[in-house]
Amino acid sequence: MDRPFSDYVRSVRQKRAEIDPAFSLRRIAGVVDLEPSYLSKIERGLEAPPGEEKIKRLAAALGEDPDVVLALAGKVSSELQAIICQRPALFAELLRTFRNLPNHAVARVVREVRDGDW
Amino acid sequence: MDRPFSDYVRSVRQKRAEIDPAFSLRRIAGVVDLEPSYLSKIERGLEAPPGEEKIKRLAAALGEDPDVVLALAGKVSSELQAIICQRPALFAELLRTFRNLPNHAVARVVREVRDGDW
DNA sequence: GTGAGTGTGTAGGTCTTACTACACACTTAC
DNA sequence: GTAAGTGTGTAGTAAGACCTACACACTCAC
Repeated sequence: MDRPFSDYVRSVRQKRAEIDPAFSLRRIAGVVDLEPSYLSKIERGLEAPPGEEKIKRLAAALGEDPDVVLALAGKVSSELQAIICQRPALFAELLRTFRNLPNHAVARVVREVRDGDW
Repeated sequence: MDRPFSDYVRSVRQKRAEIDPAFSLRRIAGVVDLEPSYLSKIERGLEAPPGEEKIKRLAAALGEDPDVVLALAGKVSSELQAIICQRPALFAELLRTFRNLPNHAVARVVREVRDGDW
């Protein structure tokens, strides 16, 4: 089995902790507002990842991208889900069309749309 | 309060039922594989929408787009979520960039990407 | 008037999600 | 040697998601 979320969180936090004691498990748990023992189990893959809100706060506390950390937990933020739900057919097609495009092509489209006169 | 899912399902099914008796609540419940009384409550907004699998089967039974019906239930299919989770930063940016674009502009990009040499 | 079909009411149920509370053992600083 | 901080083990739980089982009342065909 795969534990991408737990491994990632643990390794990022421990790396930060080597330099800054504010990144101890207990202190981070305090900032994120969950029980240290719970975070401990999460980091070791003994518990499933927490809810969306806690993951976002955890990502913020660790200085990581919340969308990425959520993805490691197999989740998509409710904000992005809401975007899709407003125009489901359109965005479903968009996502399926872009699924197999290489990163640079997707990034290029994003850039062009943002810069251009659409 | 808003009951877009229940209203939608009920009205679509009843419209079909006027012509084809195979669209009675009981028969559809049978095809979708859930209890008639449960579907009844769902259609009247007394119960929350069912799980993703049941919604997909319901959409299929009614001849509707599963992504649209899921969206009415406030959900995004796990398939689309998986696409996002594979490249979260990229697709998050994509969705946020396209959020405010008019339908025709989004459709045009999809078309160009599909047809063009990306 | 009975059998087949319609929708609905009541009353549960299980499983998962998402956690908390508290005690323990160990290290380190002073 | 004790106070403060570290991570972890055990135990539990409250609420929601997602359903089932069964009985009831009604209509309509024949």
